[in-house]
Amino acid sequence: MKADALRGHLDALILAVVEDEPLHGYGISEALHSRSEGAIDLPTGTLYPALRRLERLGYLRSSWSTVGGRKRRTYQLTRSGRAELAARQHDWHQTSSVIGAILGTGPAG
Amino acid sequence: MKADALRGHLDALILAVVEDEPLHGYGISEALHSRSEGAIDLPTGTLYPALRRLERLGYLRSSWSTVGGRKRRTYQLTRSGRAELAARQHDWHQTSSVIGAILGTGPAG
DNA sequence: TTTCGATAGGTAGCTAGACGACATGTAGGC
DNA sequence: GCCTACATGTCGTCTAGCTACCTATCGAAA
Repeated sequence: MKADALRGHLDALILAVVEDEPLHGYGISEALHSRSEGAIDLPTGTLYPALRRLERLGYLRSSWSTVGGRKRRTYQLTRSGRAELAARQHDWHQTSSVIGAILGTGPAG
Repeated sequence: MKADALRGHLDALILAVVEDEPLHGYGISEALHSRSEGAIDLPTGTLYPALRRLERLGYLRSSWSTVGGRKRRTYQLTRSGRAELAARQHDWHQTSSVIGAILGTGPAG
């Protein structure tokens, strides 16, 4: 599945996976991949600009470290990022219920 | 709610409302407004280009008429539009279940 | 030793689609 | 005459995701 299908909700997904624990870009990509059972496979040209944008907006804070000789930039959710995530989750529930009502919610919601 | 939140799924919504009965642009706008309980309010700069695109792609067919002295362009779903709608509905169910699984489906989801 | 896959981070240029602002016109009520 | 609802449309702008490309480390395989 392309992130294009998630348009406008990708930020929420990223914020959601770093909510549980701070993660670096590659780790976020893997977390989304596994949590979606393989459905989400973000190209780096989508992920990294998104992370930088979210940091610029103040929702994430990053720090560099070196693990196993490789440099990592680890992102953690800020206070305002946590609030943003809650708002985005609310947006998502509204959006999905509206679209679901028109398209037919299908099996079990 | 902005159509931006529906990105990539707006076409499906339009095809869905004209599936039941042929409608003109303004009527489609009203149908989406009422079916979403007021949540969707499409600007004309979003709706009309979308309709022309869907017609160009062969999913809709239009015809002009005059009702009460006003000109209407009425759109109806084509055979291929019907197939496209089914495909888009399927996409939506997949997308919403993936996002729901990560964000939390909310109450009883 | 070189090559390859996994890990790790990044940019540049392109494109689709939604947006706000604007343009045009009819009909009916005040 | 003016306003609101009805009705259709364009134009230039902006967001955000995409493809393609680049750099670099590490361990295993050839």
